[in-house]
Amino acid sequence: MVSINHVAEIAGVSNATVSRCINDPLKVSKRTRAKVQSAIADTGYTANTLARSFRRGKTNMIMVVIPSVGDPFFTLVMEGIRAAAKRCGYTIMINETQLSDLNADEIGAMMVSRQADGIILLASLSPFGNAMLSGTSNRPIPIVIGCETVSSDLASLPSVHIDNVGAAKEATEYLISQGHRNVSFISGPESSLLTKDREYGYLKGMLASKTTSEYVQIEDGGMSIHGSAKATRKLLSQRPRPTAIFCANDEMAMGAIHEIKNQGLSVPGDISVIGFDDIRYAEITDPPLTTIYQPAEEIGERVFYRVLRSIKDAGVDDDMAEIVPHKLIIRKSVKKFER
Amino acid sequence: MVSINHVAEIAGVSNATVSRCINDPLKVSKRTRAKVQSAIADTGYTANTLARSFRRGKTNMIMVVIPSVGDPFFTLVMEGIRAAAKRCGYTIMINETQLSDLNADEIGAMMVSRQADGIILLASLSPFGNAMLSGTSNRPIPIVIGCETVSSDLASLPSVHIDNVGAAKEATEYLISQGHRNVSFISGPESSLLTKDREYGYLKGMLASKTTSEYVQIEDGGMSIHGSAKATRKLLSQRPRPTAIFCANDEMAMGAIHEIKNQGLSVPGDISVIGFDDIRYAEITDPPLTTIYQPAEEIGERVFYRVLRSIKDAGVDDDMAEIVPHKLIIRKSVKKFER
DNA sequence: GCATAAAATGTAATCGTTTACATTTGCCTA
DNA sequence: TAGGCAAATGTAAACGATTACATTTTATGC
Repeated sequence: MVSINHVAEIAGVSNATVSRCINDPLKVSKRTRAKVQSAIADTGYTANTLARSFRRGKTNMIMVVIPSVGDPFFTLVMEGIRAAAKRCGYTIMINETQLSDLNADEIGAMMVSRQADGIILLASLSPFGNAMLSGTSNRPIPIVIGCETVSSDLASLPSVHIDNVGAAKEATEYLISQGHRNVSFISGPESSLLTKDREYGYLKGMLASKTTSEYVQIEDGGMSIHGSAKATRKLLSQRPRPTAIFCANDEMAMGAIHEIKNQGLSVPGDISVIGFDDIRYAEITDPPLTTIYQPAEEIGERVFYRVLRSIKDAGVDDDMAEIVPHKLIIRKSVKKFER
Repeated sequence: MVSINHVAEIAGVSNATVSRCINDPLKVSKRTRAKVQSAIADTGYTANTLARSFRRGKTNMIMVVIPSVGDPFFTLVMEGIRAAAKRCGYTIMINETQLSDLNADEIGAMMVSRQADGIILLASLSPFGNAMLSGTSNRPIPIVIGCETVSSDLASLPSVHIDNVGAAKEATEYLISQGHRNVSFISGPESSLLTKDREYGYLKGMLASKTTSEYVQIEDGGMSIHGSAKATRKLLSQRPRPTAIFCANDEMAMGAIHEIKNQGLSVPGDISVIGFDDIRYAEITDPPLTTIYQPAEEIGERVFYRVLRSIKDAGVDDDMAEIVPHKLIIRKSVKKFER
């Protein structure tokens, strides 16, 4: 492999000059610059990124921890991160993490080993992992949380997300405003704080009045289509049957709609469904899905710049949550309930 | 940051011994090993991956180039790659690439800069990019192509994929066997060779008999839901109208179904639809989608091991295509056509 | 043409590991 | 106990870039 010394030799200059030529061209005279450039062209030299990163102590990489690469919502957030990262000359590394402690360890290792200059967590962490990240002292590189909230009893990390509780409450209230009283909720796994927040919002909405508070029903849909279908089956077998189902994300709403139809019922004729996230499939489900929109790309962008700021200016003690607005998108999967 | 020398000093040994303790513990006596290990524990030392990779000349990272992080099919392939990579102690880096030449350059830079030990391309490359990769001489790290084929006029790279032409022909023949004559095809962008192969398979199927060959109709759906909806609108306005639409991937099939229903027609009552890939949404579309199944995770796994083999044994001149089996999955989106 | 400052270039140390080679230690046997 | 061999450890040189500092060259003004 051709190194900088090689180039230097051919150009008849020192390696320092070649280095300057690459990183700060104005510091070298026009004449030598030309020589060096032609030597680079001749040899086909490219800087060894490894050596450079090692020496500089930074990689210009950001690691993004994501619960599932296939999730259409997180994918959109990623898109925002990617775009911003590209503008700033950063590369992103994706680390898919199924929320286990083992992986929290991995993240810790990554942090310490400095393979990335910063970390974006789109995943929730188990309490253990969370604890690990909480101390500032052993947190050598900046971490920002996107979409998720962090449990408040632990030292908080900077984050960017919508008001999940408020949004879920809003969705629930919308169903109630449409005359629904029997509203069920399909949640995600225990480990996902994000889902818990939405569940809490649902509860807040339901418990506000006596009429609705008696029908609080929650099933775990495991954040997957199949899990949600199963949860829906269970809900539909209850008496009194729900007239509306609120799902903690759109993909589960898709599973719910599928199952409801499977049972020979109609959406929204018999059962109304509302989702969360507004993924790209939401507008082509049948019926099109009423859901909560999150500015996914904007979240991604903001979260990236947040990390970047911490990288550039390590001193900034910035652990505030940044709340971005959400919006209820009304499509066709919810119908006024009249008895 | 605590370095290996630090640890060495505390343990009262040389840094070489510490290094051996980490990388080849059997080479060091039990007694010193204990000393070193406690020193590591005390200091909280973790090896600087950057320095290590630099010195070793390898990163234990594989870069995966993917056309779109959000694509449910490629996501599954990724899953296979990830699982295999994890087993072998490799980390994967995802690089989303929109098939532009600019990005081909980036890939080249990555190759040369050795940030990754190998590259998996799940994307097609423009002819330019392809040319760049074709010479063995300037290909310092192994590259394997997954899912895609490579244009045959250029030096071929090793690859793992299904028989796209054959599978598409099979899908077309299935439609014809169900009595359809007016079968249209919604393809992807010009740049995607994969799509072109499927288009070719469609043509092969259609041109086989005079009855069908007169109704060859292709629209570009841009591999997106919206693009496909638009293409479908155009196809439906043609006379004679197609009785079946074959889409180059499932997501476009979802868009097609949505548009067909939008026009007040039914699937498969009025128009049959067939997809490609068998993504996880295929079984919950309404009606469930008949499609071609690809063993996505297996492709991912195989493609990874292929790269790994090339990394371990650079000499192996292995540029064969590895063909994995596909399967037509019959669900409910195709109906016998009777006139 | 000379003094001086500014610009350009070179020299060499450095980042943290790994590893070939040299040295020491420990052990066994004659 | 000396000799010899293997095992354990140490020494120091890499890897390829960057950069503080030293040195040389060039430009400027008189």
